[in-house]
Amino acid sequence: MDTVQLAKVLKALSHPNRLELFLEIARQNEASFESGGECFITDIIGSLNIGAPTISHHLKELANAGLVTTRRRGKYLVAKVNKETFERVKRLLAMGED
Amino acid sequence: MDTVQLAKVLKALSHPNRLELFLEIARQNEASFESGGECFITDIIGSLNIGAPTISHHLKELANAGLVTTRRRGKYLVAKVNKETFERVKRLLAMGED
DNA sequence: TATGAAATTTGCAAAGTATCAAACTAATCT
DNA sequence: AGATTAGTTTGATACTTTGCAAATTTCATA
Repeated sequence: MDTVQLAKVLKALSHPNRLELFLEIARQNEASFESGGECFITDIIGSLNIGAPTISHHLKELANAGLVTTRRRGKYLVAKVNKETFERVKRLLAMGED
Repeated sequence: MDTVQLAKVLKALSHPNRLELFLEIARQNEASFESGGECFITDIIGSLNIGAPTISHHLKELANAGLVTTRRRGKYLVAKVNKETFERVKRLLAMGED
């Protein structure tokens, strides 16, 4: 991953609402064995106070940066963190250490 | 550091030129015992291809996010990574993983 | 002190972003 | 089928961002 790509990913995380959205997805992914590690977007729409269109837009940006994947699960949309991308970003930021 | 603050820092790193600038400062900080771990901005101005005013502006944004500190060293400006902020960001992104 | 080099400030243009309302599509439920 | 719920698309508006050119400041040194 080069600098341009890394910047793109960081940009996706650079807006408070979008970062919150991502972190919430990540939290659900870790925590919820009940829901099979999947994060239901519907639940998030309630907790962030921005409208559904804006959430939709932000989600698309996260997906576009390769940070999350989404798929329909019946009536609902679920999201999952793309660990490969996220790990790579963390590794790049860690730089010289190790 | 809360989400808003974290977003602010990530935003500072979210533009390719600004990220490059930061990474270059970080690299110099690690590598150069010759120059006392200090990064001379003058040298960077040559290697990035944007003008001095824009560099100045970007540098201020990095400083404003708490990612670097700068000070004049005679005729030149030198920059240093603020490790405290940077470490905190990495820790926050690392989340559950230790 | 006058000249020059390094960096900053200001003002501006072009491009990009966040958000919403309204209209739409997709899936479910009665 | 008709009504309902979840999410998307479109179009608009207000705001932010990047970058440059020109003018200015700061410092060093001839």
